[in-house]
Amino acid sequence: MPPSPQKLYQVAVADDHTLMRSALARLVASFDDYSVLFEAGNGKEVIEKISNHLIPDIVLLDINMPELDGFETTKWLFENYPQIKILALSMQSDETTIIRMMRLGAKGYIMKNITPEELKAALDSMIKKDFYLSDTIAGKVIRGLHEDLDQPLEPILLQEKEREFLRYICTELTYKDIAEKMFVSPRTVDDYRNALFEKLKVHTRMGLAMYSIKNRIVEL
Amino acid sequence: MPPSPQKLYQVAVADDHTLMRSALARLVASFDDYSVLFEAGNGKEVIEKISNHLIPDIVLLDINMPELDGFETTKWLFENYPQIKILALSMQSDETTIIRMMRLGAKGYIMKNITPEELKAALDSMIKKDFYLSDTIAGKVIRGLHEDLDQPLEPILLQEKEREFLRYICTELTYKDIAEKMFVSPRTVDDYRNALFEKLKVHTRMGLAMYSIKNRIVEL
DNA sequence: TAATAAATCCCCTATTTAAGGGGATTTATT
DNA sequence: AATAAATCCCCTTAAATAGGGGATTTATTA
Repeated sequence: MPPSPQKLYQVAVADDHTLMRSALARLVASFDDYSVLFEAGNGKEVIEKISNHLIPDIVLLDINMPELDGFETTKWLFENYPQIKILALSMQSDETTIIRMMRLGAKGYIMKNITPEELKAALDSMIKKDFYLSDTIAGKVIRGLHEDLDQPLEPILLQEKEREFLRYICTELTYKDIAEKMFVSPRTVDDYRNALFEKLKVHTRMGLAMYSIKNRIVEL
Repeated sequence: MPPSPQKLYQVAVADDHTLMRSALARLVASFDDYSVLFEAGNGKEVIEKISNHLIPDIVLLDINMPELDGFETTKWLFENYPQIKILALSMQSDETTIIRMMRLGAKGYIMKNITPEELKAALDSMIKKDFYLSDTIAGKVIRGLHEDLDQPLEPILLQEKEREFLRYICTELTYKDIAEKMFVSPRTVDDYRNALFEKLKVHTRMGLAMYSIKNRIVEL
């Protein structure tokens, strides 16, 4: 289905929950001036579609997705199609996440607890002013800019083995149990853990678990 | 705004994320035969509205909500308005959660990764057959019925102090740190923990953390 | 009101798990 | 041949888990 000619701007909607994604797409399509060019369930799909010459004006991008999350997708998009405006969509509102997305190239950041009217306003602002920041988000950006300058911009890439380990972390298994499950010695599991402590800037198992959940490495 | 007279069935939509809720409500309203009677951001609001004589045919109820979650809301609804059909909506699909909701009085259970068409089918089934179960959910119900007979039906009620403790659990603080934060002795914190181990049927800090996150006692 | 139950708080000891140090060996990679 | 990376083992200390005990307050009810 080709986009309606009377609609001025084309939006891509990316979210891994089908119902949320569909409902969101319909909402956007109900706005004057906006049509939905395509939907995607993860970052990989976004990149595929865009590489296939489906070029939206705005990508409404959920941060927490499997396969390829919002961070890595934003990075790719900004490097390859800097003219596409990225509006990040998230349930989280911690400074680090916001700053990281903005530094990677997102031009706007909205929470999932906004109203449809605010979403419309955000889209309009993205088109007219090329960015959108609500007051609450703007405040966090200002505060976050201080601490975040030393943080690495690169998304943290995890090996499949590390992901597997993190999935076991989020259980009641002991490290010894995990070693058995992964067919390695307990000491190797210690190494996995220590490597991740360093990589993720945490120093307890709880820290690993919280990171895994926030970044959807484990599914709840 | 009074419900359109041509719409046959009235639906209440309860979800704590405003955008999801609004989008979902519009989706439901776009279906023939269905109108949205009201929206609610938590269980308390649902109960208030219904107590105020806004009686829907179906309540589309997210399980993970603050204030009053899906379990307690379902319990109240079924005890006070058994004629209202409850369609549970969740991101989780573990057997325990499904069974618990069904036993409390929910007549249907859908995942957030279904399509709008499936949602429509679920609503139709709720009206016509008085229940809805997808094949995958039905399978889990069958399997879950075995183990779950001994589980208590009552929702686990937590004290505010226990909730506070669980919020600290989901951090990198040690128990000693938590004791300081809560102005009690480390030994008392041990008691909190042990009481919760028993209450929640877990036996590690990770277990407590996972419970807290799944049941949204801590916000991510 | 006194008796009882329930919840809350605190102390002690022992075992297991987690965390973090050093270092050796194998396996790829360059 | 040199380097890096992954795996494995030894060690110590700290934290978490799992018992035992008892004192005090709060609510219930006989």
